[in-house]
Amino acid sequence: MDTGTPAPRRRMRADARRNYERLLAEAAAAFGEHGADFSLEEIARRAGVANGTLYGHFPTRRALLEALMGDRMRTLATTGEELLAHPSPFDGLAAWARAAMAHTTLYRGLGATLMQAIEDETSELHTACKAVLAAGEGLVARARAAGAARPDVTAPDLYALVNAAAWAGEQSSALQAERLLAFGLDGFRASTTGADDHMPSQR
Amino acid sequence: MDTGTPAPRRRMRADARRNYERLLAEAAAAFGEHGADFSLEEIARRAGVANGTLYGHFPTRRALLEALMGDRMRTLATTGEELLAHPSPFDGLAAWARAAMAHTTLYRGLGATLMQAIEDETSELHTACKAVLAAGEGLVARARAAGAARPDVTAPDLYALVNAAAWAGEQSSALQAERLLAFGLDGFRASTTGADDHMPSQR
DNA sequence: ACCTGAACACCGTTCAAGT
DNA sequence: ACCTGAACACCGTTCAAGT
Repeated sequence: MDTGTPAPRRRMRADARRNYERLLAEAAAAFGEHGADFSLEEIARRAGVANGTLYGHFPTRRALLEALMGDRMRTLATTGEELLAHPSPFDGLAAWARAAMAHTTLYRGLGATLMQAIEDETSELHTACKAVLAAGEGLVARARAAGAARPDVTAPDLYALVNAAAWAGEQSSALQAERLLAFGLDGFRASTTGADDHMPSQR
Repeated sequence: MDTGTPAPRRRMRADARRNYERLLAEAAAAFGEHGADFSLEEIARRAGVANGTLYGHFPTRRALLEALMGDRMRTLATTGEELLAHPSPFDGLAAWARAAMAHTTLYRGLGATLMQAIEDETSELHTACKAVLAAGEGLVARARAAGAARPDVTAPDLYALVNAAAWAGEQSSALQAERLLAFGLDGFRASTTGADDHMPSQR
């Protein structure tokens, strides 16, 4: 049974639970309006709790983001697995990339956190990001195997493209983000001619 | 005669000029090591001047960046014009894109400022960025006209790609930046087959 | 078990007062 | 003409003291 709000991991005292949920609600509203870098102090203020109460529930900004977005990210990963059944390996990959970018666009400034969380094992978002990356990996591998994507395209390439395009969109326009994503995806496509260009080799 | 340091626009009192140059030197060092978001207060401290002295010379962070990078950006624009003589329109475009990305990589976190400066006419970096964009425009137009680039590729697309790839590199690795740029540029290439894909239409 | 609020060490920006 | 340094309004994070 899904309550709609992400549940804290264990039973909490009634007042604690109430504070936890008010903090989440205010954070969602504030991040949505002002971006993921919005002042945590101000969020606590709006939730009507003291400074330290926020840190008690969410020791870092990333922990707060994980509580807000963890489920959504796992859903994105599931969507990726489902798209493995898409009739066209490349179109399935492209459709998922667009969904992933829409996810990054949820809060302004999210891209940097999501990019760093992949490498940073101490990040509370690390596990969720890894799941998303793994879903991308499946789609990329399938497109490569089908000869639809270049043999050297990797999941980190896809992940970076999605977040970078989302970032560019934040600086200029949502349309620019879509265009950049489309160009990048087209660069992932296996060339029908045999003419390869100079791609820096893989990590 | 080039003195090596960017010259302030008018004659200054000797002490003012000395402060101006110490501030520039400390800013260059600090931005180089810690990124373009480094504390201005700390830069003033390191330069041995008071807080307000920095603001007297450079009313905004962007003004400081312009003093540090304006010349470099105009040089980049010139390089772009020279590359119009490159035998291959597409390779000339690609070479310039790589040079532009190297420029963005000068200080961490520069990409956002450079992206915003294009749209923000009040930015002290606006003029310099416009010159860079115009150089890109020339190269893109030539590649389009030669049938080497897709007919719908624009200078803003190129500008966004360069900065977004540089941004991605800052979050993960320089190699990832190069790869993203290469994929994006390949997406700019006119497809040898007639098969067009769904590109969101232009601004 | 959880909450409070002060404490600490920072920011960017402005501006009166000096020389 | 330029510089100083205090003033103002903010941050994130920690932690002793309370209930």
